[in-house]
Amino acid sequence: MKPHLEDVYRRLLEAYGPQNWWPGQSPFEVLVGAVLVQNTSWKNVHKAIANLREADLLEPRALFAVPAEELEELIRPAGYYRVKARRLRNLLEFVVQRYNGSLEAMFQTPLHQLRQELLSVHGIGPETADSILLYAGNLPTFVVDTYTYRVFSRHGWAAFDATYDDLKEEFESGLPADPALYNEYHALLVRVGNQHCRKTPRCQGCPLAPLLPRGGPLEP
DNA sequence: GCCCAGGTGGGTA
DNA sequence: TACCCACATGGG
Repeated sequence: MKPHLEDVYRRLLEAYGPQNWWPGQSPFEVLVGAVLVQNTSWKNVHKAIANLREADLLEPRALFAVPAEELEELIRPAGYYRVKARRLRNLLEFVVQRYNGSLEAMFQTPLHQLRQELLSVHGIGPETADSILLYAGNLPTFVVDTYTYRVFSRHGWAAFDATYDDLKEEFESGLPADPALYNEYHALLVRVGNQHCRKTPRCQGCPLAPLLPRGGPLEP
């Protein structure tokens, strides 16, 4: 039996409290972070962002003007620095050329259209695109990630072969289109995933454990 | 030393 | 479609 999405959310929020992801930062800083954090811990990304801030480069045109090799060195602590420098520059080129370097202008674009545009940038996949839309643009698009998939499939609430878009649709059709809710929900799923999903014995003390099917977590 | 982290794109069958 | 792989630094 599938619990209501609100019930899962309530349990996580009661257990952990608000996660306050990406608080007090500029939308551009969030956008940069969304690329740098790909398959990487936030701690590493923070060092890279600090380098960019130190160099006064947290602005689209300024950062795009930085030579590729220099950008690589600045973001090196975030890992995959050559790939990410390329991806970041692709995104900056898009923002500068399509929106004249204005994120404010960019986020005026209708959500679905902008999402498609972001996905067409090489190196921007669904999670990065949705993170930018939600956390930088405050637009109501749900961010799915490996933890969302892991938590929901192991509880039997999603098929093991569910796609990104399957899960995204599941959340968006089952919840009010509220950016603040999507923001917190995603952050809480990452939190519970980090804290419990790869520990053994699994699910000990997990706030979602009471919702597990009999026999414990499912495996593919 | 080993495993993993808030993914994405390319290659092969 | 379904896998498999490269990409890289830093923390537990």
